[in-house]
Formats: sequence, C-alpha cells, structure tokens
Amino acid sequence: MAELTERGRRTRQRIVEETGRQILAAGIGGTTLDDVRAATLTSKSQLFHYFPGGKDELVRAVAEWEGAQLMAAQEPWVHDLSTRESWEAWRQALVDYYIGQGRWACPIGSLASEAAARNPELAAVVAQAFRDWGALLAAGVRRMQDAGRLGGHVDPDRVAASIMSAIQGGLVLSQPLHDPWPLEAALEQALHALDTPAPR
Amino acid sequence: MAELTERGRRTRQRIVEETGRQILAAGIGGTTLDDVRAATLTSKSQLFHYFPGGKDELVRAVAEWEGAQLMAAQEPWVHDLSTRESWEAWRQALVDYYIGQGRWACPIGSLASEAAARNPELAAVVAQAFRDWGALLAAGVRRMQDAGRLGGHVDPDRVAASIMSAIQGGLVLSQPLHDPWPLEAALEQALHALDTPAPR
DNA sequence: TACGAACTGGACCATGCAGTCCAACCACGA
DNA sequence: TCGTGGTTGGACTGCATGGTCCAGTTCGTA
Repeated sequence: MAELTERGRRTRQRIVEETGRQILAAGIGGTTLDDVRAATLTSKSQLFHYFPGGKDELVRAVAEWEGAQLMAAQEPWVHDLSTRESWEAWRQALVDYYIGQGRWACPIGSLASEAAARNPELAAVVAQAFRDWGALLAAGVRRMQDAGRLGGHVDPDRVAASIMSAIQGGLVLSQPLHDPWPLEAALEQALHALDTPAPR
Repeated sequence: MAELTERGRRTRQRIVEETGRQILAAGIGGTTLDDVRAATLTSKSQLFHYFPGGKDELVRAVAEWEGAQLMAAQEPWVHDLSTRESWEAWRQALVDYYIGQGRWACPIGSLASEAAARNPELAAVVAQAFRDWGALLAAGVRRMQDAGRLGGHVDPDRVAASIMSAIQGGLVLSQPLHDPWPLEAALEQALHALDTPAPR
C-alpha cells in the first residue's frame, strides 16, 4: 500500500466506519460493496485502492477498528476493576455502548459466529480479541483478590469467561427481542461471582 | 403443498437434515442450494418442489426441526428441574448435545444473530423459541422454589434468561477456541443462582 | 508552474447463486 | 391397461455482487 495523505486517511476511515455499521446491521454476508460505496459516496476503485485485498481485507480492518472502539468504551474502568464500584461503572459503560448506541450486537461476537468457519484468518483475529479482553477482566478479578475483597478460591480466568459469555449470550437474547433485559439479567448474575468476600 | 407419499417425506427430511448441517457449519449465507442439492443427491426441482417458498422456507423448516431436536435432547430433565441433581443431569445432556456431536454452535442461537435483521419472519420464530425455552427453565426454577430448595427472592425469568445467555455466550467463546471450557465455566456460574436455599 | 504521486469516477467483466421450466419417471388405484 | 398425481433430473435464466481497468482529477512540493 502506498503512502496515505490526510485526505486519504479520512476517506479510508469513512469506509471502515460505514462498513462497520452495515456489518453490525446485516452481517458480513449481508453487506455488499455497492452498499458501502453508495453510503460513503465513494467508488469501487476507492474501495480497492484502500483495501487491495478486497472485501476480506476490509472486513478485517473493520474488525480491528471495532475491537479498538469496544475496548476504548470500557476505559478507564477496565484497567482498574479493583473494587465492586469500578466493576459497576465498567458494566454501565459497556451496556451504554451496546444499547445506548442501538448496536444490539457485539462487533466482535457477531463476527465470531459468522467468520468461524468461512474465514480462518479472521477467526484467529476474533479469538485473539477474546483472549485479550478476557485477560483484562481476569486481571481485574485478581486485583479484587489482592485487595482482599474477593476469596482466593475463585478462578479469575473462569470468572472472566463467564462474564464475557454473559455479555455475548445476553446480546444474542436481547437482539431479537430488542429489549436489553436479558443482557442485564445475565450480566448481573455473572457479576455475582465477585460477591464472595475473602474469609478473614 | 400437495400430499406427500412416504418416499417424498423421506426425501424432504433428508434435505432438511443436510441443510441443517450445512447451516451450522457455514451459516445461512454460506449455504448454497447447490451444495444441498449435491449432498443430498437431489435436484433443484426437488428443493423447490418440497419448499415452494425457496431458500427462506427451507431455512425456516430447518429452524423448526433443529429446535425440536434441541428440545428433545433435554428430555426428560427439562420437564423436571425440581432438584439440583435434575439440573445437573439436564446440563450434562445439553453440553453433550452441543459438544459431543461436534456442533460447537446452537442451531437457534446461530440463526438468531444472522437472521435478526435480514429475515424478520425468521427472527420471530427464533424469538418465540427463546421464549418457550425460557418458560421451561423458569418453570423449573419455580419448582425449586416450591419445593423449598431455593429462596423466593430470585426472579425465575431472570435466572432462566441468564442461564440461556450463559449457554449462548459460552458457545460464542468456545467456537473459535474449539474448546468447551468457556461454555462450562459460564454455565456453572449461571447455575450458582440455584444455590441460594430458602431461608427457614 | 511543473511534475509525479496519491486520489477518484464509473464503465466493464466474470461468476456464483436463487429460482424457473419442462420432460420423464414412478406408484397406485380404477 | 390406463391415467392421474406425486416425484425426479437437469438445462436454462436473470441478477446481484465481487473484482478489474483505465482515464481523469487533485494535491503536495520543488
């Protein structure tokens, strides 16, 4: 890929963000390059100018961008999570991110199911994103333990996995109902794992 | 649709089951009628003979069949669930259904995310399936409460939703890893909601 | 101003896929 | 045996979509 000027970077970014919206709304298969072209007021040649690898490369760029957005939405709490209050603030920010913006789906999770079989390379990106996310949450659980606010008998990795599962599964249930209550119920139940204080 | 002979019924069923396999492996969009035709040793005309509504009708038939299979796999426990042991047996049967058969995905859940936007009619079928399933689980939770094994302060519907979310989300995480541990961790955590005995 | 590199527009191509059509083949009852 | 209705095979069509190509425009810089 050649150098990008400021203008080029903006055009590229516009394409990525719009494609992200389309994918979230209709999935990868339901998103056509022509839709993206029309919505971004660009042309076919621009799409392939910025993403020579075609649709696959574009989708991958979207995955990375959306992943970064998702992590940014959890700042700064996701790097703390050493108190129950911090967890609550994190939870609120996350639910706002999903529901408040009318997403009704996780940009990572929705790719996971669709890409798992068809695009192994993308599946690897998704799996890595889950691992990174899980590591952050597990670190938070450990911080709770180190601070003596949580018993040492719970496995941070398993707690992190169950919290992420609650998010993903909650969204799966909330999406067709278009109502956030399953997501909130699932997340609340999963966070109860943090309510077992250390015996003193 | 005209009457079906025994022979016709078998052919139709063969098409449904094979399509189910393809969809689970590659999604709706990744499943082509030509693939189905080849795998079932049938012809295009048969596909449209048995499913005049085309791919949409076929997918819907698959959803109903797979949904019935999923519910059957949970029998007889799903109609009991009045003891912790019954819940454990149910859980084991369900995990076997998903993992033991190499599914790595929920036939209902995988449709949910893909169909939500594109096929509103199918989305309604999926939403109904979730409601029915949730009603069964919530009934089990109430049975636990009626038997005095679980406190009355927990909301059966929310518990049922969080358990279903754990299943769906656990599968989302397990799928790219091809390892059932996130599913098992999530389900274990969700079932802890049943471990709050009634105060006496 | 001149020039090259990045950027843009849109016509065009190839292909894969859902869906159509019709002729032929059974199976079974009259 | 004949006829009717369900069943099957496969060629064919139309269209959507990913991808190519090239000519023209803008922009930064010397």
